[in-house]
Amino acid sequence: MDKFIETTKAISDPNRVRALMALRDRELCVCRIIELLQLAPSTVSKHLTILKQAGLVEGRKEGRWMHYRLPDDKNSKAWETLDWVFKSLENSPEIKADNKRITAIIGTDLAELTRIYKK
Amino acid sequence: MDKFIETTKAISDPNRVRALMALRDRELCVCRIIELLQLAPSTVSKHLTILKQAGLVEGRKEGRWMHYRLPDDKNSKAWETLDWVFKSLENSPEIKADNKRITAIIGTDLAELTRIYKK
DNA sequence: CTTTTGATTCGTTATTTGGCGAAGTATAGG
DNA sequence: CCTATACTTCGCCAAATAACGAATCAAAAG
Repeated sequence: MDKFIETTKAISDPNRVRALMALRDRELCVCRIIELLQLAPSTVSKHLTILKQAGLVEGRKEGRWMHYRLPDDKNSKAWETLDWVFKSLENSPEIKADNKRITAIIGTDLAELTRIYKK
Repeated sequence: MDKFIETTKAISDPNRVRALMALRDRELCVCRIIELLQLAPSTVSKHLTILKQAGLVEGRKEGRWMHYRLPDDKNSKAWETLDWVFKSLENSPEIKADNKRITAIIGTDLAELTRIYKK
């Protein structure tokens, strides 16, 4: 029950859900998620920690960059949650809008992205 | 998205989840849910209002008693949520313990139940 | 080894949430 | 009618949450 509540709390914040949806088709580094959500780095980092603690994302450090992605094991309990979330939001206008922006954000290289978010 | 978040918030409180699980196989009046959760009537009422607002339960007034049950339409979005919740918690010890107590609570008639919870 | 950079941790603040009891509403019973 | 009962609404308080900026940490670049 505790684990279940931890999971439902993790997916009961819109910004965390947007981050999860963004990770659906690709791994992303934190700086790109910051750019998508337009929140302070510390806030985004905390959100990702909560998602990770709930087992909904995994982190991978590569040099200075931290990359997050959905769990590898598609048969895990986490994926039952994720499948439900994805199904529930497949027609969400907000998520569709995010998907468009993500295309641009991925097109931007990391150095350029940094310049933008430091403004 | 807003509706989705409303739903996930509704199921991110253990007492609300316990109430939902209790309603899985039967309709219950508020007084029996109060007895199950051991919370103040006003608190339970508020929880049920939140679940109702999220579309996860329906209310039916019969004389002085208010009965809550899961939605009739099994093809509704709400039931996709409920199916996931039930599946996620099918092995929860807390819910199993609740189920045992519910049997006793249903066996108790309403007058007797009132006497108990007024203590 | 010092600086820069990407991310996290910490401390603070505003808002939300969950709890209760008191007061209010509606229905049944005397 | 008047009272008792079943629940809900309201007002309040304590705890949890989401946000930020400052300080810190770790890795790469100079």
